[in-house]
Amino acid sequence: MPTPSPSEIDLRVGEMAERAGVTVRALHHYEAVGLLRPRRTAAGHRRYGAAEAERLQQITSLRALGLGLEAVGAALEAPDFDPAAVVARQRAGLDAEASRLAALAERLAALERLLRLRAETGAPVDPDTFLSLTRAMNDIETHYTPEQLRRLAERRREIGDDQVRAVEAEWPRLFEALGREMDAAADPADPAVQRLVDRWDELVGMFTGGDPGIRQSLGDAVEANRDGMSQMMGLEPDRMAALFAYAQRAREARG
Amino acid sequence: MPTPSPSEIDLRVGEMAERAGVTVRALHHYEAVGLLRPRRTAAGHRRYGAAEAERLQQITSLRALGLGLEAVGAALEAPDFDPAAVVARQRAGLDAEASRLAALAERLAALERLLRLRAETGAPVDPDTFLSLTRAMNDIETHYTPEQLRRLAERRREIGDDQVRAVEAEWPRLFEALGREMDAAADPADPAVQRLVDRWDELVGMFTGGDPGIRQSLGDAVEANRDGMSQMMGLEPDRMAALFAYAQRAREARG
DNA sequence: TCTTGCCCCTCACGCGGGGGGAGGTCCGTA
DNA sequence: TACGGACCTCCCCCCGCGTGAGGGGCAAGA
Repeated sequence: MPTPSPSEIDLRVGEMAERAGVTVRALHHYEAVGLLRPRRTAAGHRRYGAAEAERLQQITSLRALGLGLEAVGAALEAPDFDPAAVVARQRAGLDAEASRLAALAERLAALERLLRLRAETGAPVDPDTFLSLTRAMNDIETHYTPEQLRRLAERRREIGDDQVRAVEAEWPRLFEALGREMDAAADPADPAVQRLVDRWDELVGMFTGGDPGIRQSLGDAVEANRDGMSQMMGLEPDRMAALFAYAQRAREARG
Repeated sequence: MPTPSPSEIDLRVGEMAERAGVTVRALHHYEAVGLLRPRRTAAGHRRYGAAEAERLQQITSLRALGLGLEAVGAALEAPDFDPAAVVARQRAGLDAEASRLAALAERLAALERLLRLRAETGAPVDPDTFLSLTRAMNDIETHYTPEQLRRLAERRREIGDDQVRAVEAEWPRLFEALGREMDAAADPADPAVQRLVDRWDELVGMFTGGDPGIRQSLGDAVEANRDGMSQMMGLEPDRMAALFAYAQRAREARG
């Protein structure tokens, strides 16, 4: 199916560039790497004919699929490449890139939620706090396997952003309430304490989705990174440790 | 919150690299760009102390948010940057990148559907055909605005991949059936012809989602790119033109 | 004929974040 | 003292051009 060349085509590099929607520099580059070789006038100026215009279209089309210039050259040169394989390769690369971006997006979203929560509760987010939070987030992330992170992300999507934020906003309130009981030396078996700790476990359950591996990793992360965790929770490390111990006693008193 | 430096830390570059999960080369690079300056032994070997280990953690954490090394340096150096602004900038860059990837994914998915359809109907997908299809796809894409492409993609997601494939698989059968009527010189007002053309318009309606702008752009694309369109439809250009004209007569006979 | 203005040419560095290697040095241990 | 492994400093390479610098070609107007 030879394309019907529009009568006589004989373009200068600027014209060719504009028509094809690329820059003059790109055409220079394509020639330099041997992708597209126009004729030359006596003075050395490039002239693009119908064949070159056609080839340039192919180049930009393949580039639009994400192929590199070398792959484009291979496809246009080799008369026996496998289209399905080319597409499959691109799809694989795209998927990898997409999951990289998704991981990045998850981190950013988590950080945005943290910042927003701080902003709503009036706690200022100064640069130092920001750096601590960022570090804590990343430290904690290392305790999950990529698969677990994928499941956590999916779970957050299921739950919905508003709900996630509501749960995260509940933690500080829960800690404060439990802290008051602890400070008042309330019996861990006291119903009020039990209710708070039940809610605690419920919130953890919402986060982990009941996955025992994720719960384990969460425990490891808390254990290995008390400072970072307390940063994220907005508590002093000692306070957090005391609260955790108090909650544990309440759980044991549950019978 | 000065991190409790684990007793005495004094690491060689290899150890530091392994601990932080980066390469030795990266540490060299960070030093070269002034991000992280370890002490040196008399012989010029790098020694990383607690402060440097801490700083490296910050660096990798910020890198994990997608910040460039320069931005990392700025954040660690300036005591007065705005965390919210940093996050917002990253989010903006991420969104741009994501939509770039999404466009690429759409093109690849469309191409995959085309290839699969050809494979299912036994039509071989040789390299030349592949190149033609790719070109046709991209040519046609230029007739839509980015906004229209976004809406088309969304519509395809709503409809579902299976349904989209079913619709696309119906086109060749529809053309064949209508072609038989045309070859038999059936009256365009004939009920059988009318049914086929109604179905035609229905399929177009499923694609455009009833958006008049998209329908217009589709018409332009067909008009301006008959060769590419016929390639995608799997018809000879002349045959396609004849079918379009026949269908148009049937529509006019509709009353 | 000269100037003006616009296009064109080649050459070469820059970017981002390191990878990889050459060629040489240092250190700890047997 | 000899060896192996870790370390050092250059320096080029990747990708797809962007962005000059410094100069030539060419048609129209003065």
